[in-house]
Order: sequence, then structure tokens, then C-alpha cells
Amino acid sequence: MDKVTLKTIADRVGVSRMTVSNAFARPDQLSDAMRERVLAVADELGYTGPDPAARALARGATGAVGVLLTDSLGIAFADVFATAFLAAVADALADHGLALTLLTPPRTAGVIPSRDVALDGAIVYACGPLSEDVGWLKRRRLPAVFVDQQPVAGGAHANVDDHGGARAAAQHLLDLGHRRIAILTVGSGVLTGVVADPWGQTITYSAEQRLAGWFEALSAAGVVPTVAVEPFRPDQAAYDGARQLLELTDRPTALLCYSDAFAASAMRAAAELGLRVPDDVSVVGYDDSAVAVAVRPTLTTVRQDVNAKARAAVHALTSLIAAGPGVSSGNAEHVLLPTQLIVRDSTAPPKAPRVARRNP
Amino acid sequence: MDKVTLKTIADRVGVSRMTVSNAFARPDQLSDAMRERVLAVADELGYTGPDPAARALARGATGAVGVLLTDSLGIAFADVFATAFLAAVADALADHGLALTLLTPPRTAGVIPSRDVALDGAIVYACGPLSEDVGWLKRRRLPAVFVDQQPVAGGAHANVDDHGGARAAAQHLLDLGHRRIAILTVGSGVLTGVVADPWGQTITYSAEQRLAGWFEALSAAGVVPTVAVEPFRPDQAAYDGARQLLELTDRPTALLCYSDAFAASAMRAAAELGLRVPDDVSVVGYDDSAVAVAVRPTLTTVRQDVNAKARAAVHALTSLIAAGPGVSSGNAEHVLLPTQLIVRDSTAPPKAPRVARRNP
DNA sequence: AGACGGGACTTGACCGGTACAGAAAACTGG
DNA sequence: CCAGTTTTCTGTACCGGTCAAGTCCCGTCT
Repeated sequence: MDKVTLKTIADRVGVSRMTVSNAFARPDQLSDAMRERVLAVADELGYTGPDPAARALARGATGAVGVLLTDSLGIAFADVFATAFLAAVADALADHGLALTLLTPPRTAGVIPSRDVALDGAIVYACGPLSEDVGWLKRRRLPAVFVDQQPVAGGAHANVDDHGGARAAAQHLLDLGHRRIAILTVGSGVLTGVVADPWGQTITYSAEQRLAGWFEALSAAGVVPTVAVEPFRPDQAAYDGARQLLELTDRPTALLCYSDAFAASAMRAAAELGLRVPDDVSVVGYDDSAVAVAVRPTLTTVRQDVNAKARAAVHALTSLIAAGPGVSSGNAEHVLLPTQLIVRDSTAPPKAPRVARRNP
Repeated sequence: MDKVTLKTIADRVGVSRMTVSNAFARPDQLSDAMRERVLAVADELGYTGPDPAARALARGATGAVGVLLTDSLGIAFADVFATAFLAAVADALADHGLALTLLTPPRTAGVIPSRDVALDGAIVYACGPLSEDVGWLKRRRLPAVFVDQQPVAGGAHANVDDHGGARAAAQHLLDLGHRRIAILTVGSGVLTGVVADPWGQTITYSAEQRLAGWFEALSAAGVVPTVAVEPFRPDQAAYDGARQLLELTDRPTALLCYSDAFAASAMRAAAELGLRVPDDVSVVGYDDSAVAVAVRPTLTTVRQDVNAKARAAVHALTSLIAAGPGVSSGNAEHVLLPTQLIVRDSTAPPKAPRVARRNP
């Protein structure tokens, strides 16, 4: 049996191709009787509906938007929060009848998904700005929204107030009376463990913003934190980094962590060293992901609303798509979502052995 | 500036459209000099390469394959193992230069991703067989591979030996001397907690197979397990189910769990009740996901190799795609991957208070 | 010198639809 | 009954490429 197309059906029914097309795409353009007749024949012939590829070409819309995740997806998927975000995006897109295409970084020479896959738009999530894939998306002039990304002129953004959130987290520890505070954050992996200059190691905009927020609060209080950076492998690397911090002679009484997963690893390290949380050491996470409440004690953390973030990104994108091409700068949406400090059981005032006693 | 197409460039260079097309898609069809010239002009005009949608129509290949996840993606993404599988699939597809499109269940009336998105093939993962989306994929005659799915004639499958894995897990407990064994598995959610007939509650092929495996080993030893089923929410629901099992007057000495996440919740429930694992109760997980080793004590579990599963599925799919249409049945691949029991610290012989003492 | 072979480019058809402007038929209303 | 609308359907021109089969030209072998 040959392939069934509009023409096959049209000939069979005895109408023009266009009428058949309308039966599927524009019911108001023909009589109900005719529509029924066409649909019946189509069904009988095993026609599934207009070919998506052809329709995409003719209409100029594909019904799919690309999502560019961190360079390696293995890493992205290992992160609870990134995963949750992806799910939320897929969900939000579904409301607009859009599917989500994962733009894997090019592997086979010759095929570059971010260049070769038909898309209506793209969401760029936490990629380095020099990512080749981002370059392709830009060259294609595809409507794009950047999430957790260094703002660039004329781009639509959906960011979270990481700076403020981190500052609040640090302030919380200061308010509890902590003065020996360490930071466990994520880095490129070139240098690991305790580093003198963490700024040279940041890989993502988020990491940078959080670091800035922590430092802002701590500096204002005259506290100089010890900083350990580890590559993004919450299980092992973060554990090692935390352990290194907790074995310092001048052991910190509190830890600010890049994520809840990092914090959970830190808590494991603490337990391994016989330290109790929060009595011996306070731990603060980030994200308020599922692990924050799964872990014991439950984690004090900074909440960011994944769903809101996803919805904001999708909304910005669909606006761009609807606006059509040519409307480059000026009206690009730039959302900044709030964060909120959630105090749970992993933070407490420091015990006062060597710390200067509060003045009475 | 008008849209730049092959024609724009062709006119500018003074050659035919085809030559320009070849410059991009088939370098061996023209002289290097000409190719350079064409590419230079294309670059100058800001041409990004052949339009993906048009190419998809002309070539009959889109470079994207769809993945149909469990009905709700929220649920799918909440599961560590499903997520890991998705990542592995994306990774395996990338090797073939294919992108992965998430087929969200239809939300907006009118748009049905599994019908309306251009795709080269599809992977169906753990969906109910009566899923509408699967129906659409079939009607489209799209090459499809079914993963963790009840085998159907003429379909390509990549399954895991869940039956054997579960049997091994149960046998392990029997070998340790356990006789009061309970099962904590996943169900539709219609009934929850301890149920008399778990079979009516299974929702996925995997759940069914595991149940069958456990029962096979236990029945052979004359052991009748108590079974609790809970909907797929490892955090809360699984915790409740485990708690219910552990508070039975005739408390089981061992728990067989549907997944590592379920097992982790069970361990939390045990801890909450003051029971030690494995001294008071042994716990067995399933999947050997990241949580199996993150949890203390580390989890005895049944390993299945996600990457192998993903690779098998992708391999089967790419074969189908390469074979082209028309080769329906007979040669459909049907892979069954092995499982392996991994014994760690969460299982031990039962203490012998009420159990008959071993003969000396 | 003439036939042959192959590299470099061109031609025309087709992929399977959709948009838009019109034509024919049916429906108003004065 | 005829002009003025609607409704319903049809033609034609793309959408932006790729494919398969030429055409042309030039070097080479005999």
C-alpha cells in the first residue's frame, strides 16, 4: 500500500486536497457533513493526520522547543534540582501544546542538534556563555530564554535571586553567632578542596552569584570564610571537600553549601567524623529540593521555586515565539524570582568552647 | 533583510541551488574551490545551514526520537531510576546524532505531541499498554521500542529480567533464614497498605514481574508474604506502607522493596520505630541506584544496568529506523538484560527470639 | 583522431502540507 | 427578482530543501 497523503484521500472522496487539509486543521472552513465524510475515509485509509514534518515546513512551526542543559547531561541529570526544573519545564510547555527536545551536545561529527533539529525556540539552562551550542542557537535567531545565566543585552532571562538568597543564608548563621564559617561550593574541578581564590573557579552564573551573596554578608560582619570548591559530583567530590573542611585544625562551626545535595554529603562527612549536626556544626543547603526534608536532621536551606522558574521561562519563551521574528531587543523579558530562607533543624547557635563568650 | 535560503546564496554566487545544497550536505559532489566560495558567501549572508524543517521533509528524517514516559512526567522525574534511564538514553542517542524529544501527554485540547511532533522513532518506557499516546505512535507506524513493557507480538523490546532478579532477592532472604517476609511494592493507589490480593493492583509490567519473582521463590519455600502496596511516591507513601508492615503484631524480619527509594523510606520507618537494620529487620531494595550506596547501612539490592538498558533500546531503535518501513514482524529485536543480586549491609540472618532455633 | 570515463555542475520533479485569493452555490432581505 | 452576503469549496503558489538523472567539458587511452 502506498503512502497515504492528503491527495490520496482527496481523490477518494472526490474533493480537492485543500478540503481534506481543512477537515483536519480548520473545521470551520467546511460543512460538518463533508468533514465527517473526509474523516471517515481518512480513517478507513489508515491516515494518521497531516505529516508533522510537512506541516512544520509549511507552517513554520514545529511544536517542539529545545532545552540546552549543562554541557554534560550526565551531570545535569545527577542533580535533583536540575531534574526537577526540567520536569517543570516539560510540564509548563505541555500547557502550550509544546514538546521538549533535549539538545545533547554534539557527539558524532557532522550532526549538531542545536543546529540541525527543527525547533520553535529554546531554553538555555546554566550553560557556560561560551558554549558552542548557544552560539548555534543564536545564529539561527531562534527565540531563546536564558535561565540561571549571566544576563546579556537583548536576551530574555529568567533568573533567581541567588545573590540575595545566599546573603540571607550567611546572615542567618551570623545571627546565630557563628564566626568560623566555611563554604562548600562547586567549581570547574581544575582545583579542588580548600582554595584561596574561589572566584577563579566558578563555572556557572549561579555559583558566582551565591558566592557573592555569601561574601557580602560575611564581609560586612568581618568574617573571612574558608572556601572549598569541588566539581559537580555531589556524592563523592562534595563529601571529600566537606571532610577536608571539617578536619581543619580551626574547624568551622558552620557550613554554607552550594546545594542541598552538597549539604547532604557534608552531613555524611560530619557523621563519619563523629560530629553532630547542628550541635557541633551547622549546615545550610540551597534549593530546598526533596533531599532537604529527606535528610535527618532536616536541612536549613534557601528555597527557590522550580515551578515558578519553569513557568517564567516558558512564558517568556512563548511570548517571544508569538511575537515572531524581528523583535530583538528592548522588550525582552527579564524575570528575577525571589528566594526564601527556610530554617529547619540543621542550624543552631555554635557551642561556645573556644569561641569568645558572649558578653553578659 | 529577507530570509536567506539556498536560492539567495546560489544567485549571489552564480550557481544553481543544488550546488549550494551540496556544499553543505555533500562536500564530495563539488570542487573544494567552489565549496569554499559558497561557504564564504553563506557565512557573509548569515546563513545558518539548511533549514531543519525543510530538510526533514525532503529527507524523511528529523534527527529526533520521542520518548514516552510514564503518564505523568512529574512522577517519572521523581524516580531516580527513571531519570537515570532517561539520561542514559539521551546519551546513547547522542552517539547516533539523535536528539531526544519528551512526549508529554496531551494537555491542550488539539495538540497531541505523540501525533503532531516530527519524529524518526520512539521509545516507550513503562507506560500502561492502553495509553493513548502509544496508540498514536502505532498508528503512525513509527519505529518503536518498548522498554519495561509487556511484550507484544511484532514489537521490539528491551526488558530486564525482573522476574529473575526478584526471585534472587527473595531467595537471598530465605537463605539467610528469614521466614516472616513482607513485600513493599508499588500499586495503582486505589488500595493502599496491606492488601490480600496484590495482583489486582499492579500497574506496570515491572511491578508485576517482580511480584511474580518474589512469590516464586517464597512459595517454593512455603513462605506466605504479607504485601503492602503504595502509589509511586517513594517519600511519603512508601514510608507509610513500610511503617504499617513493621507495626504488625507478627512483625516481619525482612522486607522486599520495589525500589531502592522505597527501601530507603522503609529504613527511615524502621529507624523511626527504633528498629535496627539489619539486626531487627533486613531490607532489600531494587535497581542499585545511587541511593543504594548513599544510605546507611548500604543497601542489599538487585542491580540492573541502566546504561546497558538504554543502549539496548537505542540500538534496537536505530536498527529499526535504518531498516526502513515495511519490515514489521519477525526480525523485531527482543533483548532481555540480566540482573544481579548485590549483597551489602542491610541484610543479615534474623535474630532468633521467636524463630525456631537452628538445630545444633 | 575518436571513443571513453569521470568530475563538476544543472535540471526538473517531488517531499506533504498550508495560506490566500477567488469562484460557485446557497442564503439574505427589500 | 436581483444585489449583497455568507458559506463552502477549489486553484495556485509557495515552504526550503533533496534526489536522480542528465549535460558539459576535459583528459586519456588506443
